[in-house]
Amino acid sequence: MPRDGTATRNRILDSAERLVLEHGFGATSVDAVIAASKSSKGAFFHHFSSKDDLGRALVARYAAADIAHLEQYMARAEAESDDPARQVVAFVRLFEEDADDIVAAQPSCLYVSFINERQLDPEGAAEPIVAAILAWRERLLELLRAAGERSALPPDLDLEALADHVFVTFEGAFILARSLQDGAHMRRQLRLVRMLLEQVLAVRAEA
Amino acid sequence: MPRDGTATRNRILDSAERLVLEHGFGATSVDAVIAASKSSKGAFFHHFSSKDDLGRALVARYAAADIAHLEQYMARAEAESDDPARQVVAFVRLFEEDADDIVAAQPSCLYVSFINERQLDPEGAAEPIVAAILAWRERLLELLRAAGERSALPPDLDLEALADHVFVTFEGAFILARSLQDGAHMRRQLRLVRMLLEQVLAVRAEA
DNA sequence: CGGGAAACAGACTGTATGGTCTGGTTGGTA
DNA sequence: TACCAACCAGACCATACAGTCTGTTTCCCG
Repeated sequence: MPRDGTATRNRILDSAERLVLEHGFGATSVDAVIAASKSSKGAFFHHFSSKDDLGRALVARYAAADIAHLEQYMARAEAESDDPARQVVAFVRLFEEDADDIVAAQPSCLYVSFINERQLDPEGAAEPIVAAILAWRERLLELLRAAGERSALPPDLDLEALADHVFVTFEGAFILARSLQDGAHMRRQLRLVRMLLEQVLAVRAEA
Repeated sequence: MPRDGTATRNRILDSAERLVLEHGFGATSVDAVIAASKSSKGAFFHHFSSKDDLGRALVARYAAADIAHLEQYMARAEAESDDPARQVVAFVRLFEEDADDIVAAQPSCLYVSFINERQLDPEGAAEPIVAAILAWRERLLELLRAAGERSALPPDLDLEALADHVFVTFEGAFILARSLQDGAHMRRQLRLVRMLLEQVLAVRAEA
């Protein structure tokens, strides 16, 4: 039953994302994607010109969703307080609260699958990933800089590295949780980073 | 020219490690390994019963070297001071000092290639990885516990998570550095973690 | 209501890849 | 020296895979 436009395409993308998160991109065959999405060879290559094309679409969609999450959580964090330091802490805390759901829905992060297997065109596919990483850095860096203007922070503190450290913790925690087969590590690592942020930004926990 | 025993095997392992670190395990063909190691099909399958067998050997060797590094740096850190808090900080600082060399020698961490592509027997191959992660945790945890006995630490501080956070930072920083194609991020992330540790463990920087 | 294009289904193909097989070379040993 | 086993070389094989081709159904538009 044709005539739906993007419905089949999205089914393929959904199935492919699940499989790639589970087994990696290289270990995911298009036949497996076709079977999982209950489509066909014809449908697949109608919507995607090649497997690499699917990979690019996958990364683009994932990165877009990632940035959407960033903005969404950032908005919620900014609504909690006027103090940028508290906003940063709240931002991490919100992810901490949802950590179990996040890690249950995704056993890994799509980025690593494509960063570590660059058989796809080196520049093209990594571009949305770089954009997403920079978006996270910039959004957090604004808040950290603002926090530094309000109250004194350690003078040799690398604010850019601190901003990146949230992403670093996410990726590292995904690997830790997957290696030890215990999703609780995501929550614990985020909680730790939140507490370290509270200390370095001198944010007192409220009742 | 036969008659060397493990020389060929090690050449294969070295070449395979480089290729897998660069392209991932699934994207590395045994033909490519054979070509890179200047050996032959016969030699390869004489030393390894299958590609997965190579993978297991690769992980085992890598994890063993990883634990060796852990012990080596730990010994150097423990030689610097009697204060366990300072030892933890020194441990991270030593890696920080060598960060550029580490990331130059290895564009990534072997663990992620095998954690994210588990087409190899789920338990068998991951075992040395788990062992290495737990070794890092335990060694750091001893020091952190000892530090907690000497001076008061924040009561709700998750010491196990803090111990794991060093591994988490390593893995996350590898991904960040590779994504942004800038190896300096490893050093910066380690430096940041060292500073955060200094704060939470109340270790004053010395002249 | 007729044609054209988008949306599919599935048989088919060329090749890269993991793995096998036969044979040959070297070195230790009886 | 004869022999055996470890070590290796490379042709060969089976298949799994990405990608193609032909045909069919559905919808939209004139």
